[in-house]
Amino acid sequence: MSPAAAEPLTPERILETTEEVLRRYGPAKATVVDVARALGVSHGSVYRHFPSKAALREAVTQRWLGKTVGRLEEIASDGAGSAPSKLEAWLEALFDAKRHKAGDDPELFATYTVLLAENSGVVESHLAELVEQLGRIIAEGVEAGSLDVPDVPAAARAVFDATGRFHDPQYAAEWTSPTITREFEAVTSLVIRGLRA
Amino acid sequence: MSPAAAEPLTPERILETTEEVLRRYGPAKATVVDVARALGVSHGSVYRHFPSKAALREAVTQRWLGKTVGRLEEIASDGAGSAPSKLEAWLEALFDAKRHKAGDDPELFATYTVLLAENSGVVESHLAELVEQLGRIIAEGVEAGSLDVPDVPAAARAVFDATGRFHDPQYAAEWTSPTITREFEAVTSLVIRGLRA
DNA sequence: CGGGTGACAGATTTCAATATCTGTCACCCG
DNA sequence: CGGGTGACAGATATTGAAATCTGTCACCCG
Repeated sequence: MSPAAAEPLTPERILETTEEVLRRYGPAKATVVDVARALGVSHGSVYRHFPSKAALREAVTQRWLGKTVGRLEEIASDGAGSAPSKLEAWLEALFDAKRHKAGDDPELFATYTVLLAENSGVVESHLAELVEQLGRIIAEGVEAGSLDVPDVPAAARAVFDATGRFHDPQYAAEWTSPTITREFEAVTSLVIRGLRA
Repeated sequence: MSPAAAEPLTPERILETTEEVLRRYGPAKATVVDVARALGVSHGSVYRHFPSKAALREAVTQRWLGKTVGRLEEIASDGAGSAPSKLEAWLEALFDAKRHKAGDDPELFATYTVLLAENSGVVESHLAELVEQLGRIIAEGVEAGSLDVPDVPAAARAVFDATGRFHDPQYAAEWTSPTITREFEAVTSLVIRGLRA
């Protein structure tokens, strides 16, 4: 009895529509009823596929975080290049990805920043995955003799922490500063220098 | 016509009482009327000494930030000790000061975190002062040959940025983690190693 | 019988009225 | 006449009643 009731109702379609609704109404006003309305079903149906609004939002968050990881994974597992240059490329790719997400559609970025704050568990495992990638690059550098660190996982974590200003969404407002690139390079080169053999 | 109308009304007394009121009611509910009531005067009198509520809160903020600087300045201008060890001591003193402020009275700390967000101008010049202190230590190290950096102010800024997780109040919640000290040491030693000759 | 429905209870949000606060100013007092 | 007062006009915050939302469930349909 509504515009789009043709396709079968899958978790996938619900997630897509939820993103759409979040984009349109923002995190504060997007409701499960809105999502159901956009799908042309009753809100009870949405609860067949997701146990709660929180779970639905968590799934959307996970999806969004997943998009960045692919590109970074490529760099981390790329056979060519020295560890220091891979490290630099990886950190720059992370910063670029975040900066573009924030700059291209600030409202949507603000929406996801709210979702991130709501879903600290999802964020935590996402961060762990990124630190693990960093660890693999550093381990490779230690193997090859270009880097020298006593404790690879700790160093990976330290590199990630030290560059927080350039990937933590809480700092997004500063990413439009004209000097931010210079600052990024200063921190990055300082940190990489600190890892060198 | 009120409890404490003996002393003359000075900016100093107003500031003290404002701190008191902020401590009691929090940043959202502390009003100029509350401050005046606590002082036993009309709120019009408070406006004789401060042009606006914002200016009053700004002055309180500045006062609070000033308290940390003294101890750090001591370390920065201490004649004895090598630059790297002074750097480490300075960073640790900064972290300790923040961590204690946050841990000893979390509510008051939250109050000041709100004030900090309101008064970005005050914060900016406070941060500039801290970075300047770092710069003096680093310059000393370069002079003495223990450190080697191409651009001292940029390096000072980079050190400050890289250690943000351990002084930016936005991360205060993480300062109670049992692993935070280890993480602090990892970042600090990484950064100092990056500055070494 | 897997998947959808819509009525329902309790929790949460919205909205408009009411109250309080900010900032000004003419006036007052020692 | 420097410093304090309190009444006042917006601006902002509080409050409580009404509307909406979340999550459940008995029922229904192919």
